Amino acid sequence: MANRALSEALRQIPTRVSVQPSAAERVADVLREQIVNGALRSGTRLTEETIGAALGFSRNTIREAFALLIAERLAAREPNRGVFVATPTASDIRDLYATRRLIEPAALEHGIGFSHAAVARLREVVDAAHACREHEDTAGVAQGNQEFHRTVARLAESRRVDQLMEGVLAEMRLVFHLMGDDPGFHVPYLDRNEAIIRDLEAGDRAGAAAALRAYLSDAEEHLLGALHHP
Amino acid sequence: MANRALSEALRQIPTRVSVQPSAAERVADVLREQIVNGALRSGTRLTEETIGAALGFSRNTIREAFALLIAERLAAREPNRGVFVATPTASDIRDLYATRRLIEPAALEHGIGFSHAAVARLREVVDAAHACREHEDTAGVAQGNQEFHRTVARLAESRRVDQLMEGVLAEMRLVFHLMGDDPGFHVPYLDRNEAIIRDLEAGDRAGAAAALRAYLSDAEEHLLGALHHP
DNA sequence: GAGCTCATATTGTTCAACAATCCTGCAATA
DNA sequence: TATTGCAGGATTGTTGAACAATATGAGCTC
Repeated sequence: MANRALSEALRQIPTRVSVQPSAAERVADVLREQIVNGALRSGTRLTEETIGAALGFSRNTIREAFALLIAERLAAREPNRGVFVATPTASDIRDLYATRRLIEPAALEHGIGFSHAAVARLREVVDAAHACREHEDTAGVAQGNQEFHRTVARLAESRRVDQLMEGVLAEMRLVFHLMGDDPGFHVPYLDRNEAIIRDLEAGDRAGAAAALRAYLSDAEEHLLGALHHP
Repeated sequence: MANRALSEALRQIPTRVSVQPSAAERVADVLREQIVNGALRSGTRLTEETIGAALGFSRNTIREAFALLIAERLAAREPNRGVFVATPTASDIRDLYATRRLIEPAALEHGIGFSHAAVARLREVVDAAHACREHEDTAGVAQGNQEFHRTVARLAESRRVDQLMEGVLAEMRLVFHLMGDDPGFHVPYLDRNEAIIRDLEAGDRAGAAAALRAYLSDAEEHLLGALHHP
């Protein structure tokens, strides 16, 4: 009986973690990176044969990898027609921002990971993005903005929320590619991040959360406007 | 050029929705239901051969279905050993509650779907659960509690948050099965739901959100205590 | 009881096959 | 010229066989 309890307790320790990704996971990793960095654009058709030949895996493995990307909304399967890199719609953009407006301000105001160190980390992230702006490095600014939001969400100290947020940020990359990677969607928001970090440094979590809600609504409106009037 | 814009606009309309689930999705649906309703218990090994023979699909299709369940955390793959129905650990329970504490109060306090009608719907859900308690229908109470929390999260009007919440609620089912489906984890929480709906009916969204945070922390502590001292 | 060997079960992945579906190009017709 | 119909080709969705690799369990010896 004692052996039973011990055996059961040990059973719950993830001693056999999947540290070695499966072939399908590896394929999905490669494709995800190509999608997120813009090499594979929205609407691009991913054929099992072509991808399988290029990456050196069988069709079954490719199908499994596709299923993973589809679950992450980075690709979409049209039955009998194929799998395509996802093309975010206005509805997607609205939902992405509804999601962000729920999560980010809540993490900022109530996240249990909030501390002076966390605020200092956010300050670093904002300062690094400022430096990229000085160097006219738009991609760096964009990356810094995403890191700011990722860091905010991580204040919740929830792996499940972190995973959702990674998916949201990946999809946001698709949205920005769709907008032609226009600096106008990244550079001006630095000042909004700066205002939020100032509130935090002044100890005003509620104010920061409210400012972030307003920021996200403005950003959404900006993107939707550009989608309708390109 | 006008044809091009029209073609592109039509392309964004999901005319080819995957209304017909694939074989793998169908298999995953069947297994998910069995896992959530407790027929397939935590730790149960799911062998490709056995499941494939039972449901009448090939091993490749079964593997795809497993991948979907694994992504939902309802199953876990141990390389070279097989796939098992997930067994939530204390760490999982903590993360589930961290996730819920972030999402549910935020949806309650800031969700754009909040309205008199929404409050009335929550009242219905609570009343239905009360009726189940009168009939000593523990499963009905448990289901009513979950419906309460699902309805709360839906106030965010975010498909991505809804999906996360469905996953969380499914995992919570696993947790409750692990606890022997003890009524003590369901029935007493009805009164907590009642208190929250009272705050909402009185127009006190912030108070309801704070009460929900406290409720979730208490529930977490209750479950963790039972896990360590069964 | 501990350690070793061998057989078996199962997994991870590939490949071939076939039915079904969709798309494209070409010919015929109005 | 524009439209329609059809055939062929490309691709998908799924199955089943095959093989290498890995883990587990049983049996045997010390």
